Amino acid sequence: MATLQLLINENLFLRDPQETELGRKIVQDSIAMIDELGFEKFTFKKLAQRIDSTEASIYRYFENKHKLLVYLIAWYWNWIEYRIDYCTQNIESPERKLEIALKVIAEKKDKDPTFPQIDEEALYRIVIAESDKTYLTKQVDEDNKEGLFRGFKSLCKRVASYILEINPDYVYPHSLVSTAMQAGHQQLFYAQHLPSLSDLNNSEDELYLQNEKFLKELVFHAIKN
Amino acid sequence: MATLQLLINENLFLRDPQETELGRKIVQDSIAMIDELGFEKFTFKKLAQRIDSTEASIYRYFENKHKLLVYLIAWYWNWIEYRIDYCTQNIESPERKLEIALKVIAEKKDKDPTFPQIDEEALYRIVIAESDKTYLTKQVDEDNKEGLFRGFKSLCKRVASYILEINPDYVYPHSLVSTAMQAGHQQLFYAQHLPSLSDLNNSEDELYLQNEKFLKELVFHAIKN
DNA sequence: CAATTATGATAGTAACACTATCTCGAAGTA
DNA sequence: TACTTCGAGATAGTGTTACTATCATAATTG
Repeated sequence: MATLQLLINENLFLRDPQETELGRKIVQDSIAMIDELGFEKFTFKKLAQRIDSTEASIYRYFENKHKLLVYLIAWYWNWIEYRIDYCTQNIESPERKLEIALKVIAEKKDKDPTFPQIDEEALYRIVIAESDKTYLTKQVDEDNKEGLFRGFKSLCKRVASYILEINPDYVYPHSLVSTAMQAGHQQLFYAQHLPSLSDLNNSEDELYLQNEKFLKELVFHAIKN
Repeated sequence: MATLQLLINENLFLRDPQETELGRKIVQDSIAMIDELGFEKFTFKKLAQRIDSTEASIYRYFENKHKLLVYLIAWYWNWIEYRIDYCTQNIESPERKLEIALKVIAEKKDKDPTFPQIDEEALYRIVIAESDKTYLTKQVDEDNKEGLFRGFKSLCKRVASYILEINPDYVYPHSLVSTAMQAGHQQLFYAQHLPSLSDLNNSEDELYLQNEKFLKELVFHAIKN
């Protein structure tokens, strides 16, 4: 199994955290800490204490904690796009490709040995609970100009292109895909915390399959003409 | 035109802001300020300066700024449910009721003279940009136990009941409704800030109609058997 | 060996999110 | 009329957050 590195937009960091020991520790332990504390209560000071370093050192890698969050979420979307790439290799049928994409998006996330330094399970929980905060800010337009959301946008574009292959007349391919991708996370959050907003029952094994089925039905019914 | 007051869950405030001059000013001006600054940069200190009062006085109404945000969002959902109530009066057909509900959710929001003290246009922008932050926190379970999200949940339940009237076999009525309601906001945000994630074109008049059409198609296709 | 660079150590600042206490004036009550 | 209560303003203080700046030192590179 080859060990790979995802290429992340350079505007997201000051010094590339994948290139040094300290950088990798920052990423690893910030995933664990944001997962535990939630993004609001997570601070660079606490992270520095945990990894036996200093605030100043962390600031040499990331401008602030917002950028660090955006970095983690960008990593996640790049990873998902890589997985969809990988799983749709040699497949022609756009229906099949769309199905696979939705499966990859919705399935239970386990550790991917291709990226040994990242805890994908914890990262997935962060994506579910925190990813909307990356763009729901007043600086969204500047952040977008810097290309910070490229990963999500590129994935959306790709899946939308499958839809247009299936039904070139469907008018809302991008809206449908962005809706489905967000719904996938939302429903998992609701199932756990606000169960009356969801019909997924919170039984660990069934949960992800149900979610996948919900998304597939939603998308395929929507584009049927 | 009667002037009404929506009844908001008492756990959301320490002193009822609808009952005093200062309380109403807090609500009114916080809507304007959160709209202008965004929730992160909004503080009680700035609000106090704006309304010529003090931080301490504001803290007598709201425990903290998070509760104030939840209060505003709760007000919004109560208002929407009231509007759906109002607009579905004497209508029997569940298809029609569902259509009306989706219309009310997606339509352009103008000042409602029934509630002269609230700027619904600004509040709608806040809902679009900030409402997810009310529950994407580590205290979501406690907040939920206190009933802080009752408005959204009750609305979701009601619209889901229309769906079950139309098609009792549809398995995901609550998931579908919560997805559609959030998608309605998301698409407007995307259309403005991340247009490649949406197919709604950002032309003021068309925007809301397109959004409504997207949601209607999504929902009605999903529940068709 | 010199120069660069990464990190650590330390200090400092403005803003934020509160909490506490005291005063004053208005309204309601005996 | 006197007495009490209560809403609001004024002021002060605390611990934390989100940085910024500077200096020392160890490791790496040329």
